[in-house]
Amino acid sequence: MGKIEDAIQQKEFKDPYNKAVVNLLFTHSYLVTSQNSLFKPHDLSPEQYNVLRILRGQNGVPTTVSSIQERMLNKMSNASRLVEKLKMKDLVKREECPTDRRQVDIVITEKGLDLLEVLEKQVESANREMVNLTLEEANHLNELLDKLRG
Amino acid sequence: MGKIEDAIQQKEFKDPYNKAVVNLLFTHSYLVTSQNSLFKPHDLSPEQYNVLRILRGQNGVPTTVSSIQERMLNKMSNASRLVEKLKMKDLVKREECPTDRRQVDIVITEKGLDLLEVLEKQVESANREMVNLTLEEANHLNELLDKLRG
DNA sequence: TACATTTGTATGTATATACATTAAATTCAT
DNA sequence: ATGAATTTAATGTATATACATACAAATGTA
Repeated sequence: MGKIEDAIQQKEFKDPYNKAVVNLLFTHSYLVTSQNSLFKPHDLSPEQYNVLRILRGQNGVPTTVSSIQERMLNKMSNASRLVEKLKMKDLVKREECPTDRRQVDIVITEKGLDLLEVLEKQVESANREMVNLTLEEANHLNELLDKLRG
Repeated sequence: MGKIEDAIQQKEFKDPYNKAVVNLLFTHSYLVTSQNSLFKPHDLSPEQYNVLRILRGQNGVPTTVSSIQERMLNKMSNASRLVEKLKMKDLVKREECPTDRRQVDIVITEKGLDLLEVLEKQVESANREMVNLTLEEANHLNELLDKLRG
């Protein structure tokens, strides 16, 4: 595969900026497709996995839906519905917040933590395999992406 | 904003590879959210825009659904349904292929070309604004992304 | 030619994104 | 203290992704 021009059969781009946007969209698809096959056997979507990781990061401290939303990779996703899906699988608990009855306290369950532990190892090693870069290059990529977003 | 650690409130990552994957997913969301607001007034999705661009690249030569699919940024998207949506808006024509009746010849219409012309200018300048990098950095980012995918 | 296999497209279903709207609880202002 | 404004979460709807399956047309083979 290699170059984006070959991958999507587009000869040229307006400028490196426009090429970078297309390249990012394409690379995203490459990564997500890979990740999906990993999550599939566990009946979890990448987005649900991400919510579980956010909750575990709380170390038992309950979190609200809006707080999850803020920390999600996709700011437009619907944390409320994702939490509902996770609850149906007993991976999270959802309780009314005692101090503010609008809010909902969400905590990851033991079952959720167990699943995360198994999955995380697989995800981490799959990510390393997917990213065909040296450590230095990966670091540089992170710098460029951080700068890109301003 | 800046660093991915601050953006999603995650203190550390397993390694630069895993950080890069998360960074890419997050940056993708940043770009797509921006693009969506551009396409919205024209009642077009980024994916539909992409299909129109692929068709225009054919310079009038009819294209099949599977050929579009191969060249899309997201290989898992459903070109058949996207074409149907575009056809309902008279942006593409769809005709039975004379040499192989399984295939469908798809061509962009005048209306589609006109819309593309207007939109493309906006997209190109929006992309340049979104990507807060120097030309050199953008080139380097493209190299890293190409290499990342192996 | 007859039949199995492959190919191209469409469709079915579940999940997620995008964005608007609703409804309840809380906060703010008068 | 009362009503307006804001906040939090849930819901509604359209579009897209992900993947399985169906079906017709074409191809390969006995």
